[in-house]
Amino acid sequence: MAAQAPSKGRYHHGDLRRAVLDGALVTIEADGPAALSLRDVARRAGVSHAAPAHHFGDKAGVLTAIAAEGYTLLAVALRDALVDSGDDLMQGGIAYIRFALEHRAHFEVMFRPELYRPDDQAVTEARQEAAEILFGAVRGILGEASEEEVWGGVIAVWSFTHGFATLTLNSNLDPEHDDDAETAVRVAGAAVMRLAAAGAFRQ
Amino acid sequence: MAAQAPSKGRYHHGDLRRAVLDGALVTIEADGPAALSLRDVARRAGVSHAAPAHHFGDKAGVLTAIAAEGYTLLAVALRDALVDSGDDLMQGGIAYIRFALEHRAHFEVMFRPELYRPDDQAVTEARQEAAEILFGAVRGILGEASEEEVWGGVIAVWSFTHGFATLTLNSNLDPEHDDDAETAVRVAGAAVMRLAAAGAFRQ
DNA sequence: TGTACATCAGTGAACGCGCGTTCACTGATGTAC
DNA sequence: TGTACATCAGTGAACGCGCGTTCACTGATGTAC
Repeated sequence: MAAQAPSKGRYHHGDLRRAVLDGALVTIEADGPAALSLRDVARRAGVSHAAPAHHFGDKAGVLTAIAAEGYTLLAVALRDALVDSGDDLMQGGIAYIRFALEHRAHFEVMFRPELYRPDDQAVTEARQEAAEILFGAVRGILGEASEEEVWGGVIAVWSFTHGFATLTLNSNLDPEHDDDAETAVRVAGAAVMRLAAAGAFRQ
Repeated sequence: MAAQAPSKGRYHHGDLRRAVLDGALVTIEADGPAALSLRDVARRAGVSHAAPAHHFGDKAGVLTAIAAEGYTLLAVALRDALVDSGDDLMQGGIAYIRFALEHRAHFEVMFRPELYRPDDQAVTEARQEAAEILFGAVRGILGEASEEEVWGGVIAVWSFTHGFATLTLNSNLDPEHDDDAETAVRVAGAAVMRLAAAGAFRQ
C-alpha cells in the first residue's frame, strides 16, 4: 500500500509509521524526549494505544527512527552548505546551527544516544555520512595536514557549533542578543581572530 | 542541629537535605535527570517516600538546589583557574570542561532550565557570578573592546567548551582519541590558529 | 535541674493516574485459482 | 470476474507497576519557666 494521508474512520491508518514519528516530534519539541510515551503518540495519531508497538516495538524504536532521520537530514544540510560554498566552514557552521534550531526535536534525540539504539544500522550509516562530510571539509581547508591536525579542526568547529546550538536551544544565552545562526558565526569568527591576535591560543 | 552523617535507626535523619541531594546526584549521573523521582531519592536516603517533600516540596525543588550548587561550584572553578593563570582563557576552558566531566550530574541539570526554577534567587545569583567571571576574563584579554566584541569572544569560548563537554558526555566523540580536557583544548587551540591562517574565518 | 509544651522531622497507609505490556479479537487487504 | 483464504494492521479490555500527593500520626528536639 502506498503512503497516504491518514483517513478518519478507516480501520487501516494509511501511514501510521509516519504519523507516529510526526506525533513524537511534536511532543519532543514541546516537552522534550522524556515526555514521550507510546500512549501519547498513539493519541496524537488517533489510533489505539497498542498500535505503535506494531511498527516500532517500543519507545526506543521510535527514537531510533527519529535519530536516523535526523542524521540523514543533517548530512543533507551540511553537504548542501559546503558544496555550494566550496568548503567554507563558516557556511557549514551556519548550516549546522540552523539544522539544530529548525529540527530541534531531531537534534535533541540524536545527541542523547542513551535514549535509543545507537548501533542501529540506519543510524550508524547516516551518522557516518554526516561525519565524513565534516572531516572532508576540514581536510579541504587544511591542505596536507596530519590526521591529528584534522581531528583538532573537527573538534574545534563541531564543538563550537554544537555548543552554540545547545546553549541557544536551552535558553542559556542572553536573549537581548539577536542570536540567529549567521550573526553568531560571524561575530564569533571575528572574535576568534581578535583573541588569536591577543595571544589567547598560545600553547 | 549540626550536619552529620545519617544514623541508622534514628528517627531524625541528621541531614536529610544533603542526603537527598547526594542521592539525586547518584541517580542523575547513572540515568539522567529524567529518571529522578522523589520516591527514588527517599529510598537512597533510607527515609520514607514522603520525607523529601518536607525539604524540597517537589522534584523541581530538588533540581533547583542542584542547579544552584552547580553554578556555585562552576564559579569557584573558573575563578580559581583564571586567577591562578592571569586570565588565560585556555586554562579557563580546561576548567570548564573538567567541571562538566567531574560534576556531570550538576552540569546536566544546570543547562536544562526547563527541569527546575531558573528564576530562583540562589540560582540566578550563582549563575550571574559565573557569567561575570567569564566576561571579565574575555575583557581582560581583549583590552578596550566594544561590548559586542566582548560578547563575540564570550560566545566563541563558551560555545566551544560547552560543545566539547556535551559531546564528550554524550559519547559522541570518537573514543579512540584521548579526550581529556587539557589535550582537547590544546589540540583545538592549535587547530584554530591553523584554520585562521588558512582563511577559514574570513568574513 | 526538672517539667511542660510547642515545634519540627519523618512515617505509613491510602488514593488516583498514566504508563508499558499482553492477548484474544476483528476489520481490511492481497493473492491464488 | 468471482470466491476463498492467508496475512496484516489495528482494537480494546485487562493487568501490574511506580509515581506524586494527601493526611492523620508519632517520635525527637528545643525552649520557657
